[in-house]
Amino acid sequence: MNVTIIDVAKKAGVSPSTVSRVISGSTRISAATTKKVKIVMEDLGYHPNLMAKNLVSRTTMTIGLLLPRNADEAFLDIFFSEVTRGILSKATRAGYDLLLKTGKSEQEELEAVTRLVKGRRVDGIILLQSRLDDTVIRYLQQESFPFVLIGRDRERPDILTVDNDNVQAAYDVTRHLLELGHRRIGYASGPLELVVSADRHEGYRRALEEAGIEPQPGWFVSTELVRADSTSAVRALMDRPDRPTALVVMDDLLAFSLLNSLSELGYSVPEDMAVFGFNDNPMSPVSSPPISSVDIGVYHLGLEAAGLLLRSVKGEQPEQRRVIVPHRLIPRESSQPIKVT
Amino acid sequence: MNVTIIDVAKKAGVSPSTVSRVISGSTRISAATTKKVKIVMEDLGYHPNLMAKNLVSRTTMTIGLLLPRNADEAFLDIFFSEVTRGILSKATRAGYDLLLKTGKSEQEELEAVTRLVKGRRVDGIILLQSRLDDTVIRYLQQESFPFVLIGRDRERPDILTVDNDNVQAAYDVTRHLLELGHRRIGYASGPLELVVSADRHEGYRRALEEAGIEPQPGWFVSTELVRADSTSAVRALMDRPDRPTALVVMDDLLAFSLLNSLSELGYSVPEDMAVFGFNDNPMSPVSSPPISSVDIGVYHLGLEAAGLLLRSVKGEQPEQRRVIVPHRLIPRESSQPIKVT
DNA sequence: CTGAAAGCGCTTACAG
DNA sequence: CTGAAAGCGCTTACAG
Repeated sequence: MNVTIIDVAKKAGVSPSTVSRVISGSTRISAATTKKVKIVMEDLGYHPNLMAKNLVSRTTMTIGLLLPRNADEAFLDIFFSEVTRGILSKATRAGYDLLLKTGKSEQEELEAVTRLVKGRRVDGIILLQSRLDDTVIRYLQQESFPFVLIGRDRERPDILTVDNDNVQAAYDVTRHLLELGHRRIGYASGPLELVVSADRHEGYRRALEEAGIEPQPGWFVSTELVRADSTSAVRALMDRPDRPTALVVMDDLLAFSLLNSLSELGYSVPEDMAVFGFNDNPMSPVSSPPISSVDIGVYHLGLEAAGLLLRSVKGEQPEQRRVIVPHRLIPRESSQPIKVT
Repeated sequence: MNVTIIDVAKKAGVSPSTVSRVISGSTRISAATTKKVKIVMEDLGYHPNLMAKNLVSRTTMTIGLLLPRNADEAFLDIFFSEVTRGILSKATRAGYDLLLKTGKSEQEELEAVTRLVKGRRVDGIILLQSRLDDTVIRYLQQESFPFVLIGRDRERPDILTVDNDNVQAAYDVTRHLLELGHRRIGYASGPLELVVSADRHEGYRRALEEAGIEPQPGWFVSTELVRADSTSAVRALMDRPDRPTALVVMDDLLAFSLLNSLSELGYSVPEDMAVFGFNDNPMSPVSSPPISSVDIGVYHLGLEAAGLLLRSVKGEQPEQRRVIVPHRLIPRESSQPIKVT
């Protein structure tokens, strides 16, 4: 059997309550007693049973991270590793553990979260995406369970979130391409149900319109089409008489697909098509050509999210409910001034 | 207050024991009672408190993964993401959760593991490295706590491990370079205290000696030197009259450093130096030149480790205590036949 | 097939 | 400053 608080109490000649108080560092315990108990704990190699502790104190010193993917797909995208790294870093420093959960559908996610909440397995939860009318978020809100969303929820501006200013970032990228002389600028989108896709599209649209350019529907490429058949999608785009000379691409991984297809069809980047991606994948600087991208500070998104959550868990009122992590444009060879043709 | 097993029992007109049995799917419960209780659970939105359950059943349905890094450095190397992906995939399918722990020194690791074990926070632990006379492993063994090591422990062949045949893999790589006509083949090592470094060096040495070549100490580059000043290390290597024409490099990340320094010093790969790495980093195929590497199946290492651990946790005797994950050489442009000079 | 009772290992008012 | 007692929400022999 493992050594319990009772064993320590007996050997130290005090009550279990006293031992408990020594462990929790409670005041109002004499220095002599504290010392005596600590020696006995050391002697016996005592470590508290955290399950028992959690049960009665209703706190776990653990935060849960919900990965909105199938278990074998989580961490395929470096976004997940980087955000986990940020969360882990902050949580560890604060003495919290990290529990990983996955869910490949809204239903699965809701189930996972319900088990975490009702099972009292964690003190708070970090979410990595929000859908329109997200049932997971609704559930957490209704249970008043501490959580932070990395991203933005359009319908509930009051929840705790950490996000980039994605509208501004896409605006900046589009402006950058405009300044390079491009006029026909296309947009390659991520999944349409995600707010981040809508936000970046919005920034793109705004920059073009400010420049007096009407974004053409034919300049829009969806990730679904690319995933199904990247080459066909690219061919359809390039066969247009008004084909774009530059593309704003929502994710570098998507940009890699597009580059492959462009090259397959005999086009070269940046000569025939300038490309500017997002999320600054580690492969972007070493790809040929190196891909221009936006560093969105994924590690910092995780760090800030964990910080915000921990404050919320401790019942502190955070000074701001929406944290914005700054972005940074990194132009590389894939986005060059337009050729004079 | 949350709804407990007692609330369910009252409303269903049975005892808490019976509700407990229904939850655990115990036999010897009448179909009628089972149905009645299940309806009430649904009605009340009952979910068991896992802390209470864990406390009495002494099982957590959670496995711990110990990342031998500082929290903010874990997941910087894709090896960690990939192995986590494998573990998560297997664990999730088996209904287990994953708890992440970090430790930047042996002392920290031991502390983290002690807390997990004594605190009864997890049912088993996965380790990602072993040192000589590893105190963490010794502790787990002495506590008879279920654990699996990804890697190999020279002193304790009896523990559960999942590993590549690293001696063979390095042997294969060296043979490959020999067949390309190289005779003076160097070796760039990882941290010397790791078994994997020693194993790969052993395979390299063996292949050379079989070919009647004496590996020169001057052909050996250590990761510590490279990390301190990659360019000096490479210059020292290249200034030798008997400088190597090919390098076996223990990790693609190390290979990237070496490539940079070689290029800085005006040498080109593979013309002046063939390079063959390990671990098949996602950047290796897209780097210029694409780097030859060994795919060691990191995802499968994680998958197998979790599988082995889960069997051990359930008290099953695994048919084999050492699982070997196969490796695969992927020659790319960085390793070409030797130039006839 | 089902229930009463004891117990898992802690914490926390309450009382002194 | 310290202790006795109750309780956190479950499970599991034991008995019938």
